[in-house]
Amino acid sequence: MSSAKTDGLRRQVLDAAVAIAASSGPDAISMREVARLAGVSHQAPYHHFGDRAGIFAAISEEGFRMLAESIEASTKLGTAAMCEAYVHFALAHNGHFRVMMRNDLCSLEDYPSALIQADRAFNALRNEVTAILGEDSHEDEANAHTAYMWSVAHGLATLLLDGPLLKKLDSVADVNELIRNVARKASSTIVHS
Amino acid sequence: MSSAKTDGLRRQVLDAAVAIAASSGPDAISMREVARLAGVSHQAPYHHFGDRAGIFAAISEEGFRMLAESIEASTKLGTAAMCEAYVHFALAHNGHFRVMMRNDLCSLEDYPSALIQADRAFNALRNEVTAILGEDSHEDEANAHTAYMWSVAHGLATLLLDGPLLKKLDSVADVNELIRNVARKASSTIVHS
DNA sequence: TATTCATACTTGACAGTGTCTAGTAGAGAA
DNA sequence: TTCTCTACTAGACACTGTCAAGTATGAATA
Repeated sequence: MSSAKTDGLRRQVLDAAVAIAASSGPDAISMREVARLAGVSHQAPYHHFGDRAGIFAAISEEGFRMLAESIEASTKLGTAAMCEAYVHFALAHNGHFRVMMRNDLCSLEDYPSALIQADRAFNALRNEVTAILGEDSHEDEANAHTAYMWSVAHGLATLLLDGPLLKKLDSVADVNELIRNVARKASSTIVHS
Repeated sequence: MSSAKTDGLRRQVLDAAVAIAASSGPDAISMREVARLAGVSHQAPYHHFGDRAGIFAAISEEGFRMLAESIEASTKLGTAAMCEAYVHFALAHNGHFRVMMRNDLCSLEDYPSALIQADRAFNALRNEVTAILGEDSHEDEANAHTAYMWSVAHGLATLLLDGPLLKKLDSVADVNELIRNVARKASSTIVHS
């Protein structure tokens, strides 16, 4: 039924780790606990991941791949849709997202395959921003707009996930409405020169 | 010379913990390490903080107090200045900031004195937004704008601190210029109705 | 002055952790 | 049969947070 059995221990450990990250945060992920959940010895996961950071790297790569696919798929719908896609990904895959954004757990530079996926997501957004600004726009301008869009999406996502924002704004009935609203505001700051 | 000696062990432990958080992240903070740095037994910090979460709570309260003061001081200068103040606080006090924004380390609800300071910062921003929108604006609208401003500031701050953003945008010569640019964009989305 | 008592610690122990080292069962190739 | 590689297991080590219990010191009280 689940992919855990067919893909072997590696998949089992990854699924267990993501589930723990989603419910209790990445710090609650323990080599011995995931081994226990998979019904193997406490050293078995080391064979597949090297060390604890290796698990975080594997989760990051998988997460950034999904995020990149999600953002790329929304490219044709404009920057607002991309912003929305970012936030919705964070909420839907918070187990992955929480790990991806903690580079004290594993720095992407040490795991090139994960870095490639992160670049895919970033480039999709920047390409779209550049296209809207026009070909003759300065690179600095494109970077500034990209940084802005990324900041809005990332800020809203992290604040919704475990920030004080959601509790404060309890009068905002519909979270999806808030996300759409914010994404629209953000994309309206980019205009063709 | 330093305030550590005069304020006693509590202050010494707090300073050591913040320094560790700034250099190696909050997870590197260990009860036994801070005790070692203060030259006391491994149980001494427990007398002042109860447990590990107590240290995080104390750092959070101190951090939110500083953040609130910084935002309140910039109130008169408008929303762009408040956004800038938020980001500059995060960069200048990243030891505090990293702890404050991790509510898996200690949830603010369990530490009312820290929550009060967080509320101060949030309310300062919302009051300013409300003032600009005008008295007859809907509460939902004010909340949406506040969420937007907060998202931009928080997103940029976290991305600059340990996100992949800074490395991507290496062609952005001046980080302060980027911050000013983003803050101005964000505040321009709020207009009196 | 003697006793009580809270503060601010110290010492010792326990279970849990990541990870190093060494060993083993099994499958496939020579 | 022997060799080698994969995928583990078993044991140990230093480290962690935290519980329990003991101790020194100063102030308040009788």
